[in-house]
Amino acid sequence: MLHLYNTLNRKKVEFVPLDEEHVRVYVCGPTVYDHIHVGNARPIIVFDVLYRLLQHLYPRVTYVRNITDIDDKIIVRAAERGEEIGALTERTIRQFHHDIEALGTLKPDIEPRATDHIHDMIKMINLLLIQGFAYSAEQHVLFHVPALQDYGRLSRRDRDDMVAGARVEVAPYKKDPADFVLWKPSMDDQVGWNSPWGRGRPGWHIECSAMSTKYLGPDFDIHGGGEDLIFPHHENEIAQSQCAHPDSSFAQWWLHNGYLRSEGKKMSKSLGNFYTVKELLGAGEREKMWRGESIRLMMLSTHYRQPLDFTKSGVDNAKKKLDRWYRALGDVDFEDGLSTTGIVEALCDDLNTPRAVAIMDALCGSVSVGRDGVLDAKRDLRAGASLLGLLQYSSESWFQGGSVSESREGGGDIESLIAQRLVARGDRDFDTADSIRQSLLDRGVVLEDKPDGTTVWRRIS
RNA sequence: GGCCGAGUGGCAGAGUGGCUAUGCACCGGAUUGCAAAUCCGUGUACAUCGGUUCGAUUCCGGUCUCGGCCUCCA
Repeated sequence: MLHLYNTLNRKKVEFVPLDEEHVRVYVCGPTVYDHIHVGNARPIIVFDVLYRLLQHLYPRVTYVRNITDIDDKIIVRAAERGEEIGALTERTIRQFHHDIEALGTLKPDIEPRATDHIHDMIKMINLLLIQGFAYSAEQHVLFHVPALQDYGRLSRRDRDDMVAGARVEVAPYKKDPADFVLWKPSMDDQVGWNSPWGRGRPGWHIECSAMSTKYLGPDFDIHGGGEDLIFPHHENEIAQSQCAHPDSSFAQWWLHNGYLRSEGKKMSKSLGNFYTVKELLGAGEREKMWRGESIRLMMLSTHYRQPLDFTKSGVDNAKKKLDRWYRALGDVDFEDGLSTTGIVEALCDDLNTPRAVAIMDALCGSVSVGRDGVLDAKRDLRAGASLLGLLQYSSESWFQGGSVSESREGGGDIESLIAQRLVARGDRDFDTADSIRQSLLDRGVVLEDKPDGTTVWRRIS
């Protein structure tokens, strides 16, 4: 039985989908003006695990994750670079897909882009105008917050307090200081679309309301995103959507992942202490493979609602753990089975991935010890890993997969050096044997002599 | 100022009203020509002050510290 923490009532309660046959999920995706950093990667990874779990539990799941490809940050960045907006967003989206693939994420079922849904947004804004929840002023269309009694339910904010604490000067055309923009005008040299209110572009929040409603209906199960989106983004989404469709209640469950810190400090551009996923992944396929899964495991080692301090040493730690798991798994080839361990149970407890990881460790231990049922333990290990989106490679490629530098120097002679060393050891010529070991080590290759007389190798970098 | 979250052993990080995970690191041992890997063993920690209780790290309250949000900024 799946239990999830719902931000709406700040409680962990049993998840009951609107339709047992079809679970529907929407997650806020990236604004594509720059490479994603680890802070962006967390919700991607966390909700990917949720997606995998839901697929395991329910016959059909539709997962929608949008791409925001029109936004003032994008406009500014494109102008700075003297680049077309479309070129910037396409390039960024390609890199985004490359990054998250390395992080082992499944593709969402639908990945709608804001610019493809301007018409849907205009329709929704019209619905709000007709019903009196919005008004137009000075070429803007604004949502009128006082028109909705229980505004602030998600973020638990009192409207009067918000107005009192506002730091930003209120635009003169707003009827109420809390009102927010649905549509705003574009200058002649700015990107814009024709609308009943003149040429302009959508406000920030409307795209998610329009696209989630379009693909999942006015009522759906889960809406996820980073904790920072609770206010104002998600609060305003709720307001818009519920008012546009008064008979529906929009998302039933609101899930939010916690913040990231970086190397013990607040992530900030001025400190320059945030890592992009791209730089962490490194250059070659091998680095990408190692780093991708290591970053993923590092993130899943902390519960998704807890704050997470992202450190490189934490990634190294995760790498070591993956080495251990891959070693236990070996190269045995078998069908994925259903996990009979507590991993599903742990994940059903509000995605308790740290507990799932601990169970993986225990399984790994029982494989290493070589108790009865080793094959079962391996199967469970594999099954658990696939729920977590880990151990997606073969052990051989994990340990021996070629690196860019290796292929450059054409190092296909590792096996023959090992054979030479085996001969030397047979002659008890340990000086020669050790010098071969050392020369391989200098190339980043570690040899392990097995009890049965064979020698295996793996790369350490 | 308002609202929200966090504070666990050297580190990371779960969890629980009493039996106190897990991993890494450290130390000791086994194994090994060396090494690597693996195995065995060793660690009663839960910010602080009160309260409730037979008993609290776990519940309640105060305090301290840290972090976040407070309208176009993920």
